[in-house]
Amino acid sequence: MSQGVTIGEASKASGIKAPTIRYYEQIQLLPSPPRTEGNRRLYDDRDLRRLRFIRHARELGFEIEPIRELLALAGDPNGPCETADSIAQAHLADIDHKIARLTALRAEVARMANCSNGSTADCRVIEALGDHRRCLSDTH
Amino acid sequence: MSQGVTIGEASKASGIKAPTIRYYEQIQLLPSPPRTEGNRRLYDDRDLRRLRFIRHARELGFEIEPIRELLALAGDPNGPCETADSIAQAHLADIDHKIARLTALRAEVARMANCSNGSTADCRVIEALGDHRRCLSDTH
DNA sequence: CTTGCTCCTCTAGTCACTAGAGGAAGTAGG
DNA sequence: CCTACTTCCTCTAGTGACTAGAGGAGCAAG
Repeated sequence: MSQGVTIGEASKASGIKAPTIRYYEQIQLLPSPPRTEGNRRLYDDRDLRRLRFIRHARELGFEIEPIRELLALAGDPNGPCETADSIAQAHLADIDHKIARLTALRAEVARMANCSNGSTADCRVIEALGDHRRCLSDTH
Repeated sequence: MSQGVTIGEASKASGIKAPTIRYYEQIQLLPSPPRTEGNRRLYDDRDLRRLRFIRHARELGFEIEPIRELLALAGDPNGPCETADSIAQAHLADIDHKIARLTALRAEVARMANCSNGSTADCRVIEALGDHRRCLSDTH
């Protein structure tokens, strides 16, 4: 069907902005596509699938390097599945760690906020930030 | 007591690395301290308190600009407290938003991970990333 | 005096883009 | 065919909050 679409159409189809697509090409996350006579990039279905894969992985919070590995794995249908799985597991552990940390922070910030004193002289926010000993938990 | 400590000691006392302290001076988050004859920075107690305030706020996830405002407020004991409180409230809302997003991501990544098929040809990780329609939730 | 540590300045690199300049190519209407 | 408008091209530089490294000077102990 399609011999290729422009970067604008690829952008719409993938939800990735054109400058970002060029950036992905620059860092070789995406192969350099062929060009038209007028030097415009032409993307085919395979490229579009790759872009959607990247976007989805980015939305899930994967960083570029893990995505690069996942793309390599996805391109090799006979390769082992454990590697992809361990990348996902590592990411999951990372997310859990972030959630735990944010939850602890939330408790502390919530505790110190909601201060309705008149002046900063006895404002709990200022006070709490100035004195680490008042922390519920040590974040280190 | 102390007429001033070196950057190394200030670093130990505050838990902020020396290059970061210099960086804070550069972006004017911290005033430029006086120097010794040999051109070394000398920090006094007030500076150390400021550094601890900054570190604590950074640990709680506050960005530099909010911290700058909080520092200005903390330096004015007769000023209103509502501003400090609203900065903290805004931060709290931000944390809540991040937690919610991460929790949604966690569910999706957890669902697609734990794949024990033999090859990537039918690996759930690869498959799930390639096909956005399999998402539980749309992250947009 | 020499060794080794801390400190100084300055530049550049990190990540994943984003913004902007300055120009060429393609498209639609008259 | 000419003009206007949009999309595209390349290239550079900026973001946040540092971090790393080069190359050199000061300082304390043995």
